[in-house]
Amino acid sequence: MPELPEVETIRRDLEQYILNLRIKKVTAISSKVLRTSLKNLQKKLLNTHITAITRRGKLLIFSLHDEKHHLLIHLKMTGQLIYRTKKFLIAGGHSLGQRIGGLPDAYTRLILTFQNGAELFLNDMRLFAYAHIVDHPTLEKTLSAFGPEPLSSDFTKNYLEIILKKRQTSIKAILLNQTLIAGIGNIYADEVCFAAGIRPDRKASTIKKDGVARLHEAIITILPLAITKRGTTFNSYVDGTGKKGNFVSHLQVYGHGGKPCPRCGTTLQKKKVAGRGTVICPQCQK
DNA sequence: CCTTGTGTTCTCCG
DNA sequence: CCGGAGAACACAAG
Repeated sequence: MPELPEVETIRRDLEQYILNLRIKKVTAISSKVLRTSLKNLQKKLLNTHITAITRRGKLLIFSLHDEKHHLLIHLKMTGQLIYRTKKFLIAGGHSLGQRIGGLPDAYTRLILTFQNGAELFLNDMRLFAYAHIVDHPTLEKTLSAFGPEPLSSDFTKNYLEIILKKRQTSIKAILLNQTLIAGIGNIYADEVCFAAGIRPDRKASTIKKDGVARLHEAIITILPLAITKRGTTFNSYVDGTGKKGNFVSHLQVYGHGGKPCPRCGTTLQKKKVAGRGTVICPQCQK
């Protein structure tokens, strides 16, 4: 599940490699991931280049040289974006040009080929990921639906307090709500709640000022740490070059249901909160 | 059956 | 009965 730290890792990786590379070929293997026609995708991408890569929540925004259009890519649950140099793709030529690194593979849905022979693969096992081409007004409309970036100055303790105060739903539902805070998914929602000592199923409006402060601190500490560790590879996430992230060994509760709490040793409970599998330490989280 | 991000649809309550 | 919040469902494949 690529969440903010994973998508940011991919963004930073790709920014190093694909900016200003002329796109020579656009290959759609599965049109299901296209939110526009292949024809339109080719028309907008061929013989131009990407001038900037930005991120909003879990959404990647590739801005095109025409200064009018943007390629949007969302990886949803199992999507991958992997860059391969030509050298990597043809390396080892000893086996009749067979590609190493296994790309494209059975889950490759879209390929961008650059003038230098490098390729960008959009892979997705479950076909939830998408690629779209939008103009400025559409982009603005899309972005306006997102809540503040948790690592920007817009995301203050005061803002968090305000959005929690009047809500009757669980704190976890709020952390997962992209219109309230952008970029947190199931992994980091559980990690943040554990770090803050707050039960994810607790009603948001009951969280007092000190709890809000701990939640805020947990969010702005854990997300950057996960970015420095290049994200969490639990199932299918890989970075922009196909490598796994290293944050999984730092996870305190996610995926640890039934195991002892790393802080107090109490058995971590698993239950469904906000429709998602959720791990809670009944001792440390109140 | 379970897993999950998000868009859509349904339900409930004031 | 209306509006909006929040919950439930749909999607997909292993």
